[in-house]
Parts: sequence; structure tokens; C-alpha cells
Amino acid sequence: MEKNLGELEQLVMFALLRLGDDAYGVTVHQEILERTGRTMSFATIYTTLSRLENKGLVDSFVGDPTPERGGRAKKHFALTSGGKQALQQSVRALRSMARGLDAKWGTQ
Amino acid sequence: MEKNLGELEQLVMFALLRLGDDAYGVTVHQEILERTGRTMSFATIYTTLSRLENKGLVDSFVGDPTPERGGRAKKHFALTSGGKQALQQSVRALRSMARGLDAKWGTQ
DNA sequence: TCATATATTCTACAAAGTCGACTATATGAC
DNA sequence: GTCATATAGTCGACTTTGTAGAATATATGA
Repeated sequence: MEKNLGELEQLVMFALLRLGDDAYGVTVHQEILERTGRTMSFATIYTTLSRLENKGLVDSFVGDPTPERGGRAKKHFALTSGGKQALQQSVRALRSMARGLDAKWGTQ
Repeated sequence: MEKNLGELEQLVMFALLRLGDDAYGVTVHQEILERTGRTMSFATIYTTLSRLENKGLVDSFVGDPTPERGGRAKKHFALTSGGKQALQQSVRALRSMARGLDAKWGTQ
């Protein structure tokens, strides 16, 4: 137990939580861009998602092909319970390191 | 500009802020252990500190040898202004991804 | 001058981050 | 049917970060 999540892994996992049933490569990429301004290729997202799945932190399933104007079927992703735990732990670690520092640099 | 900090880099940088004038390898290692429960070798800390310095995110200076019972002089570290900015940005990204999710998994 | 305590560096490898190029698969037009 | 085109995902490869075992450096007091 006790895996340490990478920094991008955390962002991707948060995106999965936010997106719920609509979480797949393209939307995850978009969500991170919109919320953080961070740009990256789609391949980066897919690689991360795939590695998280291998570690058992996320599940995936291929949806029915129901697109509006063609295109491959989506592969949906969601956190597993182990994934949620891992994310919570990472967040806790960061928070305990950040706690009380506000005065020293004005984060908020 | 716009460097993306690794996950451990963030923890180490927070430790520097917390420790202020008393920030050096050993205390950084200890601070992270105490606050997060995370174990790692000293070498891990030093490597990270060194890389952060190469990137201009932290400064260092070797202190006077004023130990109580022998031992090498300490190498002190502190964030540069660029380092603070980088850390703030990373924190902002994480926060904006986490914002509003509380209901979905009870972090707090 | 040496046993010992404190602190940092070296060498190496594993894991995470990143992307260019390519593949897969639906749809509508012809 | 079959092709141009749009959407979604995979491969191969390289760079950065994370990680530690072993070695080195340097004070002190006996």
C-alpha cells in the first residue's frame, strides 16, 4: 500500500471526479486546460490514465458508439476506491505541509 | 517560464517555507516525515534540493560550523522569488481542480 | 589521531511526464 | 460501397523526477 501519486496523476484523478460519467481522454484534457491553463498533448493524458489503470487506481470501460458526427467510441474512466484513497492521502500530505503558511506568502 | 513542479518538489519547497532559517537537509527530511508520515532516504531530499537549485527555484549557503558535538557544516536552503511563484502556481492548479469536490468524497 | 556524530555527495536505476506520429472507427456524401 | 473527414485512442521513445545504497566530508572530544 501507500503509493505516492505524481503531480499530473493528481490533476488527472481530480478531473475524473469532476467529470463523473463524462470522463474520457478528451474531456479530461479539456478540464485540466480550462481549470489550470496547463497545456499538454492528448498522448500525455492517455499515458497517465493507462498507468493509473495498471496500478488499479482507476477503472475503464468502452462506451457505445453514439457520436453525433462519427468517430471512435469513447473509453470512460473512473477512480476505484483505492484511487480515491490514494488521492485523499496525497491531498492530506500537501495540506498538512501547507497548513498555516498563508501568512508567510499569501496563498489563500 | 512556467515550470511544473513534481509532487516531492512541492513538499520539499513547503518544508523550506515552514523551516525558514533552520531549513537544511536533515530538518527538511524530518519535517516531511513528521507532517506527512512519508519516509524516504536523505539522498532523496538532497537530490531534490539540488535539482531545485539548478532550476533557480531555491538558493543555498553553507553555514558556519557551530555544531554541539561535531559534524559537517549545514547547507541552508530557501526559496527564491521564482520558487515561491512556482509553488503558488502549483498550489493554485491543484486547488482549482479540487474546488467544489468536497461533497463528492468528503476531503476536509 | 582516532572513534564517532552530523551532514552531504555520488552513482544508478525506477517511475512519472511528455510528445510526434500513427492507428482505429464512426458518419455522411457521392 | 468507398472515401473524405471528424473523433478518439495507441505506440515508441525520450526527458524529468523520485529514490536509495554506499561513499565522502568534517567537526568534536577522548
